[in-house]
Amino acid sequence: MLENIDDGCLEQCFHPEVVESVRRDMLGSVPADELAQLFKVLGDNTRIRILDALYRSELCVCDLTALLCMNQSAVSHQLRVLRDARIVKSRKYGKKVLYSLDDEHISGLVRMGSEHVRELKK
Amino acid sequence: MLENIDDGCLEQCFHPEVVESVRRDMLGSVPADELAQLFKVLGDNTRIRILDALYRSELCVCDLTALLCMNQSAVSHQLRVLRDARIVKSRKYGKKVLYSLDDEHISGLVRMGSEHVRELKK
DNA sequence: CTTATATATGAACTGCTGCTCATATGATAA
DNA sequence: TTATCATATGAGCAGCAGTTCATATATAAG
Repeated sequence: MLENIDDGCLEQCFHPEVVESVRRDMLGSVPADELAQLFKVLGDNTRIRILDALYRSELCVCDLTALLCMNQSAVSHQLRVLRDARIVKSRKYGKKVLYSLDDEHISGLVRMGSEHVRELKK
Repeated sequence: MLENIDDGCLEQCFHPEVVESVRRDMLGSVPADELAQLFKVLGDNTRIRILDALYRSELCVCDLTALLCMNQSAVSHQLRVLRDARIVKSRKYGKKVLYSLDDEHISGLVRMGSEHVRELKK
């Protein structure tokens, strides 16, 4: 009896037992969203370069602007995205604002991602 | 003398030595792009849920369609993105196509990402 | 063969994202 | 105070990404 399934998403399915078992174990919709959101923040060339730079040293906005050869406004906008995601933190130092990585998980993710990319080349 | 720097991105910079050192160590533009591309593929709610499901079992398209309560076409389009990124692989079985994860790095990334998300809640 | 089923794909639409430009804020120096 | 430097932010725009719809392909069954 599969009538106890509360939504109508299984009509055409051919492995109802497997699907039910997977459905039970899967991430909830909220955690899946949060995870996707984290990867979305990492999924931009500018932000990856910022993180790669901050992984090596604490830097101010104008250093990053120079390093990336980009508009200061563009860099600030991306730093805001990273700050909002709590991936990066900042502190004031005179007129400047110094940025650094907020979390050691992030460098782990970047390292593991790089490994995957390297593997694909083989 | 900083005139040997080949581009004009350093005019306003106030830590030229640090910037130069970081610049030397940073990822090249191609690897940074590939890494961002990988995270971009992971940075979508639908694709995360597909990967989460496939992490638990090999599944056909119609199973995934039922699990995600989505249009079959939408699922196929996202599977193509995952296939192109070599994150997922497929094999034919009769009329069906069975999908599974292609790489163990991916589950590692998802696990580490989940950990980061969990940490943020505290 | 024809029909039905499973999946893939192209076109079109819509919403989102990242950049630029202009400007605001905030801090230091004169 | 005013002027200058460093950063942040809002508006506007252009390109991209995810969905739907319609249809194509492929396999199996009759």
